[in-house]
Amino acid sequence: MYVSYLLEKDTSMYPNPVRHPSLNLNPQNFVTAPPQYPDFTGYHHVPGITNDPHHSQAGAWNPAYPPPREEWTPYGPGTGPSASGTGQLGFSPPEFSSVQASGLLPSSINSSVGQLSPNSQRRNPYDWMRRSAPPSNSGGKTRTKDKYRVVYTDHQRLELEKEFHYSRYITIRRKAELATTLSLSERQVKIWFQNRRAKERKVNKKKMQQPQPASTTTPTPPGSSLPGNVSMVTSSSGGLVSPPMPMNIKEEY
DNA sequence: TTGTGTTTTACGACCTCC
DNA sequence: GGAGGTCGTAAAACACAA
Repeated sequence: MYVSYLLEKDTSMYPNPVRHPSLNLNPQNFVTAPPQYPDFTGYHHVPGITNDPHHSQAGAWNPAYPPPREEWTPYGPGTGPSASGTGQLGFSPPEFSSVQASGLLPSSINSSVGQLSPNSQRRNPYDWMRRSAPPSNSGGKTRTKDKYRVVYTDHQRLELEKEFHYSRYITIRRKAELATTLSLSERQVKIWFQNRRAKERKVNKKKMQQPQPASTTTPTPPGSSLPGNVSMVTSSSGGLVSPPMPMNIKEEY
């Protein structure tokens, strides 16, 4: 989950310990019953990826990974992307409550809806978390079908965001795994990542156009050159620039 | 309630790489 | 030629103001 981006816009993502009753009641929202990541302290993945070298360090932030992006800072110092722990909110009210109780969520998230930050007055960026799930899962309906597009479920977006947070470019293997886990087609996963990168470019472009406070730059971590992190460009410098060419990540590692 | 602006899926065109 | 990248765009979904 691109938690930071979401969180930086609002702090009331999960205003209530119990989510909207209409949410996630659809069986599709419980696709393969994702683990609740009990040991979550950093980025987590959906199951079935442990054979992926760079996915093997559950719980701890692998130093080989790029350091937490600046957008992660809302989650508190030193925890890195642990904020994405919010990403592994339970998908049922009890689980969600337990997550909150465990302190994985920043207090701001636990705050009530009424405590919106000034810049979030217009829209709660986590509204999507409360959106009603589509009647049936994305069966890949397109504009040529009866419905123009589907709205992904909380779970689907959560996992996609988490994966995106890990790497801007998804591998073939991960794409297949995610597609299976989230009951999406690989095409949908691919397009989601494309759109997500476009969104990030757009956001960063916007950031660059705005006057920036001094000394917010963060050097690109060495980890960004890892094989698994090809083109892992951070936006920490406010200049997430898309690679001149799409990285060649067709191969799996 | 309606109009408007933003975000989210999805696609096509075009490009590069293997 | 196929796969996957960016870019631009369409249109649904959504939030908010008037």
